[in-house]
Amino acid sequence: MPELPEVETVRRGLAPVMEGARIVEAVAHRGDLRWPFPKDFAARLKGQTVIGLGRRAKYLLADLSSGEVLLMHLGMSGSFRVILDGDAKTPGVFHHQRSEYGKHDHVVFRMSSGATVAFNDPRRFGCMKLFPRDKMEDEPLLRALGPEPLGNAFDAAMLATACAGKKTSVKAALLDQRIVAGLGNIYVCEALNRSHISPKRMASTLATRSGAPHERTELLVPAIKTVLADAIAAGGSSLRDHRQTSGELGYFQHRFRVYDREGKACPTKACGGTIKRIVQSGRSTFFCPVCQK
DNA sequence: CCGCGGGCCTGAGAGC
DNA sequence: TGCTCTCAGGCCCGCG
Repeated sequence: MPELPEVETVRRGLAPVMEGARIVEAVAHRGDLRWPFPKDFAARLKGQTVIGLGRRAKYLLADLSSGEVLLMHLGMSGSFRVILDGDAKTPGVFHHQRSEYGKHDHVVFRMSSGATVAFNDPRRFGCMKLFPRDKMEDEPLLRALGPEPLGNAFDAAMLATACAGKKTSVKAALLDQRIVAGLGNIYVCEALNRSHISPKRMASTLATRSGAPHERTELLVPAIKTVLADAIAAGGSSLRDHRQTSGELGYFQHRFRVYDREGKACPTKACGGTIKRIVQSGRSTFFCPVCQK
């Protein structure tokens, strides 16, 4: 499911019931997600207070009182849901919350706040990992990540520098988490349409010969920031798996301009183009060949 | 060093 | 109804 806006939506849903609360019990219903859990995984979580719940790129990071960090990634199909005391038995409304342990509820936390937090991930491309907070800089999953796209460090000059000399496509460059961390297939397609840049364009053309950002890069960066911020405000995009932790759907999918809209009219004013689907490095790209150059 | 394709999994939907 | 095929929001690894 999840790109940065979906992960941030999840973080905002979990923070009120996890931050400042103690993990009364942690249960792993199977021995692995993307990798096997260490044998003492649940024991290292039990009794810890969650000092804070942050996000880096598409990773959730829970700061624990033990001095460890619990890293969580949603993979393609992961979701969290929060079951408040009493909700589990409420019929109707949140039908997917009716049973406390559904299929693919692989990890469950019981919090001292009274909430139960369940991680569900049918495809198991997600992961959880514990590492010491003072070794954060050495954590291989985080070490090579580029800047946060919503942060000040991500600007046109930085992106131009990172892409200068890159022979790959703009699409592939923006998906590369080492260049900018948090974008995925949907929001790259959407940001490129909004800034009228072809996904097939060489990444190197985001910089001018002198290395300064090209004019199009000055449009691309704010397009990325805006689409991400708007998607967060909408609770993310729900295609198949993503839900807010309350069980509500996100609704940014209704504002897609190109993603999964092959054959439909490009929404750019006075464009008149038709959205096309191509495959780039094995993944669908949606774009308008008329207004994206 | 870099870019690409395959693989990891399950489930939904289309087509027959 | 049910089978088979394709595709899916991510990321790691090995290959050339």
